[in-house]
Amino acid sequence: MTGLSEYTLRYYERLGLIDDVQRDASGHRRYSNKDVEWLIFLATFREMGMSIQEMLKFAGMKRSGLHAAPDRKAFLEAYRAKLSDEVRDRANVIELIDWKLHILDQKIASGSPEPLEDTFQYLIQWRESHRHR
Amino acid sequence: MTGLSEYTLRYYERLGLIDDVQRDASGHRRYSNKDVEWLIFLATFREMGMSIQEMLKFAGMKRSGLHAAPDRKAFLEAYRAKLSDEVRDRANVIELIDWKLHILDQKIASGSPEPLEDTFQYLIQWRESHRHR
DNA sequence: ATAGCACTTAGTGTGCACTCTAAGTCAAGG
DNA sequence: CCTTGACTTAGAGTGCACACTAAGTGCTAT
Repeated sequence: MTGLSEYTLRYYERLGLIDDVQRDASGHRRYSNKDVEWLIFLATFREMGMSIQEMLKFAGMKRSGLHAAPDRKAFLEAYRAKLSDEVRDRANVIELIDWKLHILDQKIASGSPEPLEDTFQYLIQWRESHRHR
Repeated sequence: MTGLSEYTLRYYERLGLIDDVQRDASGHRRYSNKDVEWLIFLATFREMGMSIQEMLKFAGMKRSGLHAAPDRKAFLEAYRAKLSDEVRDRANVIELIDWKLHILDQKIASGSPEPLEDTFQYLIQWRESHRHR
């Protein structure tokens, strides 16, 4: 349901990313809907490149209950902003790839491996104009 | 200029990601504009999560010259598609975060840590509707 | 009763991408 | 001449996030 392997589930539990997993009569883990919900969050964040350190912070806030809700909001908002940045970065790189594809087409058309434009200048300016962090 | 550390520059050279770096009289590397251009590509791809294995493939095609141009185009187009997918995934997760922020606001307003909605069902459906790969 | 299988634990191994160290070379400045 | 400092090399170390192993337990079916 979460996409996480059995190893990863136990690993996350060891690290403290998930608490109080119930056990059945023979000691096997029985994940509740709440557990699955939380694990889907973890898996989703992880797929988006969040480090385990970061997830531990969030897990800590969750553990602190409602009084940490403003912290949780701030955390989610910061992460939302990070994802927005990543969307923008990817859009910029797509732009770069389209330019590179255009250059490649030119090379194929001319049959010459030499670039017909000042690609260095273009690239430096692309970097400059999309500079951040 | 590339944002890569000295260690990483030499590491990439060892791996064969960059060839024929010129040396000055005392044996120190002197990177050409072409080198910098290529390294900016590598750094950009790396920042976008491309593995070194993948980059090596692309480096191999570059080495093969113009006759591999169609391969290079295909590679770039596939990578462009991957970035588009990532943009879409991030947009979906932003949607999820906004929902989570909404839930948090509800909890803060009600003063109760218990969710007022069936969050499990929402989450499962979110997963289902944005399923891929 | 025994085989088979899914689980349990603690601990170890793996792959990736750096990141650094040790030992050495070279050129410039005082 | 000697120090300083930026480079050179091959190789070792680091941190992350799992992925797996070994040894054992418990349930089920034959």
